[in-house]
Formats: sequence, structure tokens, C-alpha cells
Amino acid sequence: MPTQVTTQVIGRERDASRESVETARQPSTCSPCPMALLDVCVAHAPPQSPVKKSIGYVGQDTQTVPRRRVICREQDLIDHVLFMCEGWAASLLTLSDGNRQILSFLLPGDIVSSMLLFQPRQNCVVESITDVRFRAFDRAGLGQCLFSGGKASPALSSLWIEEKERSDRLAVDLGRRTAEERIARLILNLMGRLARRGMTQGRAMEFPLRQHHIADATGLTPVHVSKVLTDFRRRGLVQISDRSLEIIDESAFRRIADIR
Amino acid sequence: MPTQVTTQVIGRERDASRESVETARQPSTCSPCPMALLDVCVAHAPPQSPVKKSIGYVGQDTQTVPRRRVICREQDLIDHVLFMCEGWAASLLTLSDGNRQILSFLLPGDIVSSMLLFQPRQNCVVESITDVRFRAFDRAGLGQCLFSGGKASPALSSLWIEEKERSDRLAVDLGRRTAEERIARLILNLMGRLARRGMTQGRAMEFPLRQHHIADATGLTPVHVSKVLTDFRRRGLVQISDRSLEIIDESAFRRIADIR
DNA sequence: CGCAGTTTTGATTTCTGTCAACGTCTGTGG
DNA sequence: CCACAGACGTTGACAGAAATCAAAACTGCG
Repeated sequence: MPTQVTTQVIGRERDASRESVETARQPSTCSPCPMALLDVCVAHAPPQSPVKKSIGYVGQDTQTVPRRRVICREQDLIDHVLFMCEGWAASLLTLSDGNRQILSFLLPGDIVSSMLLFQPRQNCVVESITDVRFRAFDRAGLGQCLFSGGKASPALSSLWIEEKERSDRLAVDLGRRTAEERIARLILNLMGRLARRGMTQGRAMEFPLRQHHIADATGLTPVHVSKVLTDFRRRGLVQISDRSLEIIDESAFRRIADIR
Repeated sequence: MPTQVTTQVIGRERDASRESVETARQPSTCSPCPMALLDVCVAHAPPQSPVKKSIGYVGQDTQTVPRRRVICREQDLIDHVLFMCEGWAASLLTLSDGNRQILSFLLPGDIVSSMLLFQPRQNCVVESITDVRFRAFDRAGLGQCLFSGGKASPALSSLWIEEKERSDRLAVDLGRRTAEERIARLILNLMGRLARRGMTQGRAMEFPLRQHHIADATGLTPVHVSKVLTDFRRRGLVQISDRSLEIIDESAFRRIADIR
């Protein structure tokens, strides 16, 4: 039986109007989770495992956040490292004029903010897109696994390398590509990440993003995103309906995304 | 006496036409270097120091590259971790149409590519802007210092955090800011980084960048950079001459850079 | 049903890129 | 020392991409 999980895990400063975290009731199926691969997650370790001692696993079960909520903010102090179990979220920065830039979409298995491995403060807002389920680990315990033995653990290396490659790609896309390229690349990128998790059906995938999410991620306006997507559909490249997206003409679509 | 340093340190694949690395003759003054702060650099350790055993320091002295050369490329395999001692460099990605995006400018004390801490391959090209002097460390030895004790070393944490903050800021700037803002922010950013190294004179600094470097860093064209800079000068905000830059009206300039 | 959020569409404006010409500066070789 | 070639920076005319503005249709939800 899941017990009541304290909401203090998520952030110390909070306004009373926002009750974002609730006790979860879902089963614990997080196959894409890197913690499972690390053999580190208590949910996957036998009860007497030594892992259970070294990793402070917080709460009896996962926690959930409904869609479209702030999961954590810049100022929040968070003592735990959060991993996505289910759903989509976005980490983003906001400018003072209200413009937003999404830095990455978070999918099941992703670490919510790698900065939390090192300190209790991260530098951006994380918002749920769909209902989200995640798990919190104790930072110190996780450190025991990641920073021992005089060399980087494979999990830490690949996390660093993937995050760096992703942020470098983002910079090039935002700095040097057209609207069509940016949108096509975003879609292909998400499709690839979901495919690696076994979350696609052929060339189709669940696609909970609103056009304003695409706009925030690509540095465009929602109006222009609409025009480009309409054009993609008109040209028979993709089909979007009912929160799912299918790539119809993959080679043409890749050509748009990769050319240059 | 510096001995002949093998050029193999820099990259295994090289064309004969490019002889980029030469034996250095400069003195070893690298005060802003994080390795010095780490108390890890052999150049700063007494001869009998245990540090000398754990860090494999490569070569008797630093290595130099003349300005405007490729220091390393995507395909290069590099067994060492390189740190800037002197000069300016840029790490960048190139699109197939020749467009380039500079991901960061490397200043004295910066690590050339943090990916090399984890693997022998980095994901971007590094080019010198001025004459550059740098030092190479053995990856495994460095790992002994960074990944021991069950928690991240302070040097590793701050490296991760700073790189992430920088890349996030870059994405927001490229995605959401105007040409004026991007250029002003780049200048202020560089000024701040140099100030922290004690490399500014009041509001003036050495400024070896060509306008095409600014264009590559901001996602603009050199022509447009010229127009914006000319306008900045006309409005009495900055003065650029003879490879140095001075901010004249700092508050107005900050307003341009930060507003929004 | 009504309302708020989303998407579409068209007209217009703004920003930045492209093209081209020209002047300056720098380094090189005779 | 001079001539020259390239790289660099400036300027103006023009083109193109995306933003802005505005209105309307559509969606889902309480």
C-alpha cells in the first residue's frame, strides 16, 4: 500500500494555490529508466539488496503530477534527483517579456534535471505536459554509485555526453536553421527517442504537444508553427490527429530535416 | 628546456598539409587555470607531490597553436584532456552548407572539450582565434581526482553546472532574442568572463574576434553584425578599435542586453 | 450552453539575409 | 620599398522569412 508521500520532496517554496503532487497509484513499470539499467532503483532491487542501503529511495511509490503543472521552479530547493517514469514534461526558461524557450522535452527514463545530481538548485522550470509520474532518489546515495572508483561510471559518462550533444544540436538548430527544418527535426528527434523506448507504432507515435510547445521549443511563434504544420500535411509528409502523429513520407521528411 | 613534444597528442588523423602544433617556449603562467585551483597541475605541484603520480601530465611544457588553425576535429581521437593556458579559441559545429555555429569561446583556464574527460572523441571542431597555448592531461589520471570518494568533486560539479547554464543561456539567446540583444549579451558575457580572470582594464578588454566570429556565435550574418556594431558605436555605447573593445555607456548597454 | 484554450487563415510589418560594390588593412613576395 | 592578393569591414538596395495583428472556426470541458 502506498503511504502518504510528503509534498516537501518537490520544492520547499510553494504557494498554497498550487497543489501539484499527489500520491501515486500506478504500477511501477519503468523499463526505459536508466536507474533500472544501473540496477540501482530500489523498485527493481530485491529487498535485501545492498543497493537498497546505498541509494536512499524516497517514498514507497512514485509520485504523480497532473498535466500542465509546474513540477519545479528555479528557486525551488530540491534534495532529491528526479527521474521520469511516465508521461511528457518540458524544461524551459522564461524571459521577462513572457517569451519561453523549451530546452528539452522529458520522456520516460529521462533525468528531470541533471543539475540536481550536484546541487539542490536547478536553473530552469520543469512543467508537465501530460500527467507525469516520476521517482525521487537521494542525491548522496546516487553519488555513491556515480562518483566512485576513480573513473566516471558509464551512466554518468553517457548522461554527460548525451546532454552535451543535445544542447549543442539545439544551439545549431536555433541559430542556423529555418522554421521548416527546426520543426521537422524536432519531430524526428522525438520519434527517435520514443522509438528507442519502444514507444512508437511503426512511424506513428503519441504526440501530446500543443503547437505552442513546438513554438517554444523551436524559437518560433505558434502562428508560424501552424502554417508550417499545415503545409507539411498538405504536402503529405505527416499526419497529425487526435494527439498522435504519423510520418507518411519519411524520406522526404528526413530530407527537409537534414539537408544543409 | 622543453623537449620535442609529439604532435600525436592532438589528433591521430591529420593531413600532412596542416602542421598545427609546435613546441612551446612561453613561461608557465596560467593563474586562471582550474587545474591550478584543483592543485592538480604538475606545473604547480612540487616535484615530490603525490599529485604528480596520479595525474599523468603530458609533455614538459605547454603546446602552442598559431592563430586561425584547427586544434582538433570531430573525427580526431584524443587521449588527453586539454586546458587553455593562453589565447582565445572557439568550439563550433559546421552544417553541410558551410554555415557554422560557435558553441563557445574558450578563454584561458577553460577546458577545451569536457567530453574528453569521458571519451577520446568530442563532438565539435575547435579552432584557435589568436595564438593559443594549452596543456594536455592524462584522462585516467584526471579521473582519479574527479571521480573518487562517492561524490562529485567540486571541480566536476562546477564544470557541469557552468556548462549547462551556458548552453541553456545560448539556446534562449538564439531562440528568443533579437540581433542587438544577442550581440550585446555576447560582449557582456565575454567581458564578465575576462573580468573574473583579471584580464580586463576597467570596461575595456582585448577583443581579438572578427565580425564573422560574432556572426557565427550569434546565428547572424557578418553583414548584419557590422550594421549592429556600427549602430552601437554611433549611439556611443561601445568603442572598438585596434583589437580592443571598451564599453562606454555601460548601463544603456546592459539595458539593451538584458531587457525582456 | 458557454467559455477558455487551440488552430487556422489572411493582411501587413519588421527583421534579417542576400547581393553587390567599394574601401581599408595586412601580410607576402618580388 | 612597392605591388598585390586576400581578408575584413562598411554601405545601400532589395528579397525573403517569420512576426504581428486580427478575425474566425474549432475543441474540449465544466
